[in-house]
Amino acid sequence: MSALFVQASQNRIYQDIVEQIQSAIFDGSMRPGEKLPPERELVEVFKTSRPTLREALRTLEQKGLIEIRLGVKGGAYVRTPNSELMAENLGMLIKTQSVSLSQLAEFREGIEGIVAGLAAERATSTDIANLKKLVAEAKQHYDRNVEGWADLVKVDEKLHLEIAKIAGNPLYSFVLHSIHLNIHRYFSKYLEPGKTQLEENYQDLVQMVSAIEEHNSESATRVVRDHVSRFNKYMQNSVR
Amino acid sequence: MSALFVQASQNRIYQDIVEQIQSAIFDGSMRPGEKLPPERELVEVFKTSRPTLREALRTLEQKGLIEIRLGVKGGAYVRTPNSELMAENLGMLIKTQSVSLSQLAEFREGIEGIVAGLAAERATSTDIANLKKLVAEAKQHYDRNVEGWADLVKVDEKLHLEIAKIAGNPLYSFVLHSIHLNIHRYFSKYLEPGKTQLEENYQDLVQMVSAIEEHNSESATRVVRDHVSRFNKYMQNSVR
DNA sequence: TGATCATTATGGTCAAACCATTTAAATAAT
DNA sequence: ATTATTTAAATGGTTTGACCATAATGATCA
Repeated sequence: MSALFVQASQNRIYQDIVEQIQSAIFDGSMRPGEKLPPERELVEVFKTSRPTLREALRTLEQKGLIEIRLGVKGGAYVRTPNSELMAENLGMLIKTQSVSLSQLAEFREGIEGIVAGLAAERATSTDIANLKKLVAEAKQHYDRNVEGWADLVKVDEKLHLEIAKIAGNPLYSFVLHSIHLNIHRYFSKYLEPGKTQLEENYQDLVQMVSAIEEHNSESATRVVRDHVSRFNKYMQNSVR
Repeated sequence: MSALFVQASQNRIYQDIVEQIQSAIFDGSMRPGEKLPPERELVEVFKTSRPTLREALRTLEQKGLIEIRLGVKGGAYVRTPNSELMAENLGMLIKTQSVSLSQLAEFREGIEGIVAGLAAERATSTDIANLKKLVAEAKQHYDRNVEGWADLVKVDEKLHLEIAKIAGNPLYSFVLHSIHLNIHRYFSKYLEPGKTQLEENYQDLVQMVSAIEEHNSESATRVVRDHVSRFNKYMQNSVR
């Protein structure tokens, strides 16, 4: 472990430390779940002071590369990358008004369309069985009428993420998850729907899965885009 | 200014500080270009110590919200959001092998397709004039044969980003820029092309712009996807 | 046996000093 | 006067060493 790092050099020390630890993570010397040595030891390895070392750790934490836990057995643990950072990033673009909500919605429409197209090309019979299970779940909530709305929306989201998984490109999953997190931050899932929305939504799901089952890529894209588009319009009409 | 913030409270002080400054930026109290007070003053405002305050500043810096400059006239300046963070984020997904390069390429193909479709719907005559200017530029490099390859690639990229701008959704511009930054980190722009590549590439650009000029969304999507796909294949064959 | 308490490893915070960089002002040289 | 050089001042960068807070573990007690 100690041999992995060398004494910090040059101008901004904390940056040098960030880069060294980062490299160790990128090249696989440090793997997710592993713990870095305690601060007081790292200070000796890098020949620096605790405040400076801590600036480096804070930076790595914010980059999503490590997670710092308290108490005995605490310390800096290497993390598995996830969509959290991307979601935060997206959130900041919205909060700084660099991107509007309707632009986020439009983006989602495009992404979901592509994803559905890929899923239609790549779905295995197992994948389709899983999707049908979700549709069956959705039907149960749909049959409960308006009371089932919130649950229906949840299954709807699960379905979208499952489709992204079938598409087989984790980048789409990351991006889609980030989008959903941000959209839900602004639109409540518990809006009162009309009977029409319920019906439309459920039918959309059925059609989506059919198109994927038929491996009809273009149809899947179209159906999903329309579905997302309708959902977006409904949400934007109920903007708080 | 001082009245904007209140004394830091609760558990992790640095986080409280991050949130307060972040909120000030999000709600517009602090705008891009503005300077935060010097560290020694902030320490008094937040009733904390310099090391703790600096952990907060480092976090904000990594979030891309502030930029810290040295010397007199130095300090923490509020930044304008850009695609840098997203690009870094993407880069980390690649470096941690959460996403492969070919998956990034596939993602690009999808995004560029959508973007071209939107651009075809929304391009004004001014937009089209700008695109044609770029195509003319490309032609000059194309006419220089193999010597013009590197420049042709540069114009190609400019064209793609211009199309994203025409699409009118900054999210696509951010994402596309991030993708390009990362792809170029791995594939040199200065690979030796064959006469065929030059020809195909130039013809692609011409067709892209034609489809957009005709406001033919579907055709624009198809042409651009094929173009990007061909480019990806060429790059991947020359992977270092 | 189970609850309570003390111990200990580890991160979190603080205080005060000094170093490094950059700009701007003052001064000297032409 | 103009230009080059030096000096001063403002600000971030770093260090040292101490003490506080949290949480897991084992010891103690009811």
